[in-house]
Amino acid sequence: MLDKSFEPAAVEQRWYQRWESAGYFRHKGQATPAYSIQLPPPNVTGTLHMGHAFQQTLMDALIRYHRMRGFNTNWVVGTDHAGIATQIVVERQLEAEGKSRHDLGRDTFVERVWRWKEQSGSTITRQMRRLGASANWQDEYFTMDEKMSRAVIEVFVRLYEEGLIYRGKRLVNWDPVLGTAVSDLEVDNEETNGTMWRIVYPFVDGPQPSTDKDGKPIKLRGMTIATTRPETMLADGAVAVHPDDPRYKHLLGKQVILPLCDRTIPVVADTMVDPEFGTGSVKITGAHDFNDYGAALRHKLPMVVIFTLDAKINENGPKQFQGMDRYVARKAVVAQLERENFLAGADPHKMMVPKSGRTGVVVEPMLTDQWFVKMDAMAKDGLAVVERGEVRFFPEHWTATYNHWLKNIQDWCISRQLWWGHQIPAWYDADGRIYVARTEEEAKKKAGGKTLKRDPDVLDTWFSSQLVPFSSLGWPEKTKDLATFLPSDVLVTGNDIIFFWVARMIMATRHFTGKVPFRHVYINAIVRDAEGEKMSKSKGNTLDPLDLIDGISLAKLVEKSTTGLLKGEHKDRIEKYVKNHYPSGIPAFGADAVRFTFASLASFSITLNFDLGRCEGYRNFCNKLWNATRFVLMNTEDKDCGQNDKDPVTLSFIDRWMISRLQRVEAEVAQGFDEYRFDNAAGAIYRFVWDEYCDWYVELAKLQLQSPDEAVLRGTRRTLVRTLETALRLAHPIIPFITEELWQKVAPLAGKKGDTLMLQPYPKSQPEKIDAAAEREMEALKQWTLAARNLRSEAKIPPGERVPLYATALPGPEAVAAITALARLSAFEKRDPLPDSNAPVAVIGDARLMLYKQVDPAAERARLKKEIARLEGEIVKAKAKLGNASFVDRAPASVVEQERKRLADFEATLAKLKDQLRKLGE
RNA sequence: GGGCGCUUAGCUCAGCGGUAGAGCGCUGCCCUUACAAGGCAGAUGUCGUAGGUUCGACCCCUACAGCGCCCA
Repeated sequence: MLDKSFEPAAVEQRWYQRWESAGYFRHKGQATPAYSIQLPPPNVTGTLHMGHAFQQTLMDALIRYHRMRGFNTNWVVGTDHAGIATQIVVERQLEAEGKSRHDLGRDTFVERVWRWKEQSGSTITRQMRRLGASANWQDEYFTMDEKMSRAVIEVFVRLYEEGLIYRGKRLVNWDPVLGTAVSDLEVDNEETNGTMWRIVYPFVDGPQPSTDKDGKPIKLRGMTIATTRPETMLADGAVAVHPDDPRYKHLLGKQVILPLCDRTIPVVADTMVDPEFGTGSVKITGAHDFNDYGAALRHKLPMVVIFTLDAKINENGPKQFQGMDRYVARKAVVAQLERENFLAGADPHKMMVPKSGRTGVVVEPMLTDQWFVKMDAMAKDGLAVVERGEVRFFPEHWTATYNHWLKNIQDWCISRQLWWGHQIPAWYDADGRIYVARTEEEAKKKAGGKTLKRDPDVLDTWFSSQLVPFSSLGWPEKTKDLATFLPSDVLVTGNDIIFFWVARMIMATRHFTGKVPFRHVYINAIVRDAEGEKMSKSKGNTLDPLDLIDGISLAKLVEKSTTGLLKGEHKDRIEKYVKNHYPSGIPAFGADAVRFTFASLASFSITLNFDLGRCEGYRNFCNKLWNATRFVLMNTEDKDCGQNDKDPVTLSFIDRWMISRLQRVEAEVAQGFDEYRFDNAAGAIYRFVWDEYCDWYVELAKLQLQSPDEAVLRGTRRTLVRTLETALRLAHPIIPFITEELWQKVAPLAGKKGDTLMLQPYPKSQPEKIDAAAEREMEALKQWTLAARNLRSEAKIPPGERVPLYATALPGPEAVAAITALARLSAFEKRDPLPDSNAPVAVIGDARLMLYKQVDPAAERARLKKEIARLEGEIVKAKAKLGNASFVDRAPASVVEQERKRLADFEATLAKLKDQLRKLGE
């Protein structure tokens, strides 16, 4: 006997362990057809958040669905070393001990990061298991594993040998706090209120004739440039104007004095200058601005560097500024310019400031030696495979985002000045010559035995992540896994890493294997809170998936939400928010309910607002399923469920309707999965189980179970059990725990055996079992029942009271019995004409039915009038349509016919109701 | 500035060129032995605004407004 309600905790723990230890998650070698999914490897030291939980629910549902359909499934999982993020965490730990990584030295520091990884590395994979992820843990990788690292080295060396990786001094985005280059993708531009300063650079030859905007002649003391970063003037190489600007055309080639500095710079012409903007003349600071860098190259200007790597003025700046931080220097420069009368003005100015995605510090363009990957050729191929449909995006519109980035791609700066990551396999001799090799020995051999020093830099984490589709399967070896599981079938990931990861995987996998990494890319929605706000710790609106599964008290939730905050002042506000939103904490919904919620909300929209109310609703759904099973077991265990073929079995139209509906829901669910419309798949299951099986079939089965006919009993029990057993299989990919638990009890009654539901065949729609006649009969039964119940309710008859129903015509005898029970009638008889009474009357088709109970005639008249008014409204609309000649001429015949039928039905019903109203004396 | 997306019931969201839907919430009645995490019945919408296409538009087109994301 099942418990009275569904308690998820015990069920979940028991089953996950059994599944994993029995090896059900493993793939079946090289068997075909294969189905595989690559998990976007989460940060090894991270914890599971709602986005992970959402993605992983969808991946697991797909994997389980295909596994049950007989595919050789392989959900490839691993974790990412997350270079910068992880290094920062450990550096913070050191900071708390009053140390820096430099105190430890590289080797000791890296050892320490490994220790941290060992310690916290299993958190996230443990949490994944709680969700029910049926992943291939056997072959779990870590991106810094021996195997994975080997692929990274191999790829670097090959790309270098192909000339696709080069080293060069380039302007890169520099994070002065971390002391490393970052890629342009790791920079966020933020609108900021700044100042636009105008500075005069006097002509060496004294004031020059020119014209103002209106063309009036004036004398110019010098070139007035506009800048938001005055401190960089110390590194200026030129002043540029548009070549056709009449104000300055004749001044091209003149020298101007660079204020505060002991040098002069030329006025040059460049079409990048917008004559309309500001003063129409700009300073060119090649070493400290991306736009100027190009101009400086074009005009062969010297690249003066005035910043140290931690963004202080270096020895190239005037003495009085040296050693100053860039913002201190800014103030000092402006002050001195003003004192010396070079400042022409300052205006407030909105501008975009580039900030490091990691530290939030303003990124400094810095001229440094870095490694780059040439992207143009690979990008072309990346575009081509999507164009040819070898890789498809779901929803399709993400293709545009992907294409746009690849069409405007820049070479990729892959070196990072960090210690945690894959060290670049390049060595230098004393003369600075580069030797790229797989090992130090190989490099030495190439260098003819010279003493070499290895490049200290590591690779961008995405450089290794992009290889995962093939490196995780054993590349560069020609493994069986590689042959079986590449390409994988679908990548499920967020839109925020289409550039970082998706595009790069496509390019890298194509380049090294000639294959695409995956056929489909499903871009999942971004999970937000129920109000559509981004989840953030500082708002207090984050949800921990584990808290939804296990539940959490208010006190604990408050504590959890307010510890580890970056800013203490948020604490009170967050506490208020939490208490407001979760006055009694969060109840334990269980993993199945959380998964069902995610699936139900997974339409093709761009955001997913996670609504606890819905989560609760789906928890209730699980409980409903549990209790329906409880009912079925109570009525079928130790009884003849008609599984042997010898004894006769009678199926009523109700049983046949149920079997018919089952075929339809199976088809709907399959379509949902095929189209990645998890919401549709989940919705179909929900409606079938609750609205059809529980609300109608089980209620009607109760009646059939009272039959004296053994064949009817067998038929009913068989339908109850078989339908439920199938529904459990159908729902298993989305709610694996509860279905497994219940299936174990139900399956034997349906004549099925198996150690696990996981490996049972997935239900497949059998259209030949669709029974249109039974569906029609059932439709009528529902209509009669609903009409009778509605009359009861309108007449305010309490549920306990049984009342007779009379009708001018009756449905079949089975339906009469059913309706009598479902509408709680004391009798259901034919009376034509109906008794002369004030009792409430409804109309179904040609029949009129009367709930034989005296009611207040006024109330009944009001009820009839309301219904009559509704019908008259419909009739007006239908008549207008049919009276329109072009509708009748041009609309499809079936539509016109349908409209005629509606009209006729309305009119017939209306006539009967009016008739009844007259009997009640208007 | 360029691109993409969204706007449907109080809330969270489906939807389709031909009768506007679900879950939660709400109202009324009911502890009817599977389930009160439940049952039965019910109310609720100028489908963002304005035009256009069409016999017919929530749906297609155009413009506008508001919101969100991405890129520069």
